[in-house]
Amino acid sequence: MARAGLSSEKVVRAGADLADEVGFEQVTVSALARRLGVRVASLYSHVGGSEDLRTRIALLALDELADRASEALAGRAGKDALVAFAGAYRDFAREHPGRYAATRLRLSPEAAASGPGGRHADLTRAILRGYGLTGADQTHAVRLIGSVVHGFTSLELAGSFDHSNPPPDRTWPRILDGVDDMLRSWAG
Amino acid sequence: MARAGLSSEKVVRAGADLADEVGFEQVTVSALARRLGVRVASLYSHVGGSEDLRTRIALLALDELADRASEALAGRAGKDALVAFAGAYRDFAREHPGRYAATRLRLSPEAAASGPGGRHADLTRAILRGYGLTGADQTHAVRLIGSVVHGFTSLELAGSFDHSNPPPDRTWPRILDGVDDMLRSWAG
DNA sequence: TGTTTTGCCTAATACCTTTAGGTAGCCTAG
DNA sequence: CTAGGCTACCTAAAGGTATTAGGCAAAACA
Repeated sequence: MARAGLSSEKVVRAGADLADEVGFEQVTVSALARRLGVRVASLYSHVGGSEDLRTRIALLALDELADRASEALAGRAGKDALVAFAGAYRDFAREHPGRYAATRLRLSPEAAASGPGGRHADLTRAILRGYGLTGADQTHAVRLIGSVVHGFTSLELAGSFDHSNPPPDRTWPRILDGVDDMLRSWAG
Repeated sequence: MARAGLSSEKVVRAGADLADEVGFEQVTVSALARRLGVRVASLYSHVGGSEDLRTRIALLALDELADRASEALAGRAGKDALVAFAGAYRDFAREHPGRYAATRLRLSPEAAASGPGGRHADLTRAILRGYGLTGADQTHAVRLIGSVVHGFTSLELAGSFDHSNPPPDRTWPRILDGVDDMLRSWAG
């Protein structure tokens, strides 16, 4: 009986890859076992079940996305930072649609607190340093950026922009220009 | 053997109600049959199966949402229209979270073409009449509005704004003010 | 009233999830 | 270098969901 040498991390990573290939919804313990060449029951040593598997994929994806955003932000400020941050999100979603979908999973409070929860908020907040926003204005601005970036990315991924011209690549910078203007005159 | 007197429409509507109560993901042929007091197999006379059921719920939700948006837009123009339109989306999502989630389902090209596909785009476009935008500018603007409204709504529904102050109701008008400004100086 | 339609049923098959309990590779201690 | 334990993987079994096939009786209609 040759061992496959699995571990929790390998299983979750394989699950994330599977999600990117067939969609997060389609990630199932059975499909993952098939892909890994083991029996279904074997995976239950590594993950707690279907729900746990999805949660762990979501946490992995959230972490990877935060890494990218963090890297994009390094050494930038103001509009530069905004464009790089938004681009990191969009690129991640296009390269890893399954992982991106996973980040939208509604996590249980404990799971959310367990790590990436605050990290994303902190990163978004970091963009705003160049705009001089504080207090409630800062919170509003964080929500604006999150809404625009997630909204656009999510609609693009869903194919909502597929059957109209010009291509979304043309719209994206226009929207970011607008958000930059908004942030510069945001203080309320 | 008393008949329940079901029909395609009743089944789909019950499915949409179920989605609002337990979440769109949890809508299953079995659960719906239980709720309707019939055997699972009986539903297969009314809908083509799990996939077809979800698609029909999505189309119903899309239609209801378009009705609301259309009503909100009637007799308004410019910022008034924008605020009413965005409010209709957000209110619909909060009153009918399951239906709103259903509208995010990736429809097959035929299903999308079958009706509500263009209706939403047309409605969003109608907002812009007050802003005097045409051609590519109009398309960009439609995408901006869609991104912001869907992004904010979706994050709010996912609970992303739950653990920070001020409440989202305070952020919403700020964002719409900003979008209004953006649209007024949009021509590019 | 007799016929057709059809709404709902039982039965059967197949797949996914999860738990219980067994077997054999691998690691480490003596 | 071998005896023990750990654990990665297995088989077996039970329960839920999806789907199809075929039957019966209530409803609709002539």
